[in-house]
Amino acid sequence: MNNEEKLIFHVDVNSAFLSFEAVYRLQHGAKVDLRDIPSAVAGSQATRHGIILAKSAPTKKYGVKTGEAVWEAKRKCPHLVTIPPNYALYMCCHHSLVELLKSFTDKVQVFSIDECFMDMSGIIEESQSIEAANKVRECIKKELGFTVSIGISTNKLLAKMASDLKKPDAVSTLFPPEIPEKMWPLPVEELYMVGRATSYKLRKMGIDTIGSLANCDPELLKYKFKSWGELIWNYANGIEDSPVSLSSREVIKGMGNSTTIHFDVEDKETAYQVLLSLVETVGMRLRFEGLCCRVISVSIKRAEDLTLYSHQLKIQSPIDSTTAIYGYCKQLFDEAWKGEPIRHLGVRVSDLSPASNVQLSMFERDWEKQKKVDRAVDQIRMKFGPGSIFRSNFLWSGLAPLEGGLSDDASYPVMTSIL
DNA sequence: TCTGGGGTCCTAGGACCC
DNA sequence: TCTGGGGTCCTAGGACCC
Repeated sequence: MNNEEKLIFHVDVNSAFLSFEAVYRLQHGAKVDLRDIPSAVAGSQATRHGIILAKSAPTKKYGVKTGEAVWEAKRKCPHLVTIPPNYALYMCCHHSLVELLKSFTDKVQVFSIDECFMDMSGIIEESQSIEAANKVRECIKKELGFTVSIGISTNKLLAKMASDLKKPDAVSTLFPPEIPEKMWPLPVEELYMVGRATSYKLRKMGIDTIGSLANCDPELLKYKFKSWGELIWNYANGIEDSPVSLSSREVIKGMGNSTTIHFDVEDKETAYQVLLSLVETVGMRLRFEGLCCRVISVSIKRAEDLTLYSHQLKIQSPIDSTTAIYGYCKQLFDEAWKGEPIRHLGVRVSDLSPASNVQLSMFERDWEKQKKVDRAVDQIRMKFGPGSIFRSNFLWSGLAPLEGGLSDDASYPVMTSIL
């Protein structure tokens, strides 16, 4: 460690999914640039996935927000053109972006599908940072066809806040001396980690801007919000010092799969089928990563009021078998379900450990056989595609045998690329 | 045809032990 | 037997992010 100040860039793709689609379509002969018309990437209403995932600048003018229901967006913007999401394409664009950024520095942290941090410390001087960021921005536009906003500062939090200052296709700085002028006047909910619940409480306390949060008594915040209070007070003052993490991925803590079913589930057998389709994917991912789990959790979203509840269980010996996990899921579901119509079901496993450390107990010998079955099925799916083999009880169910995550070929290129 | 899906971290409360 | 304290583990739920 040296005492020199760090220099961090935060790169944020403008309207990522929509930009990716626009570029792809232009490359394939489209006459219209989606970015110039009221358009949005959105899930299908027919299968009840109808929310806005990304929108163009013209759509934004109508007051349409990301995460909003499509019918609501169309009420605000009647001529809205909606496009179904294509995650395989977005992952390709993501990989291209990361590779391009790595040509400027090897210290690139992938933060999400459309955001990266770059540690430029020691590569350029602070005085050259705007020029360098503009070079990155222009290079992305020229090579990949979409625009980004880049934020520059001495830590990741400030760099991230900076990239939001000017959009699209822009570079902004937010160095510590600029905090009072550039960050403090902003509404408090614009601060990273201040979401709906916290901003509601802060505003009730009379704290409306990031500045008034920064200048209030940290002890009062700690008293009211526990550790959260300390965190947001630090952020409001620009205090943050986590490193740009180079490992391509953090340690996996858990993995889950959930889906909104295109009809309301009202009977146990159908719920079981959905759970199995969810577990198939989770089990595969678990085995693919060479991990076993000790905690299994099932979540249920009510159709009536969209409220969610969950039930979980910790087991003695870690497992990775689809059949075993499915067995626990059925049990959890039976214990939790109150009989009301279900809109959405989820399965999640956590407390993960490497599969190699797992010792099978005497009573679990038959699971050895099950493991071989799991492995054989995984291999067939990897080789011939996810639809090549599935349990016979899906044949007439009208449900997808593998729900979510890996259910369509969309996710497959991503997965195999890790191999 | 009414609002997705993938994560992480924290906290409160209960059970149980010494 | 009726009043504690300290600690760990487990579960449910809520907060935030993209």
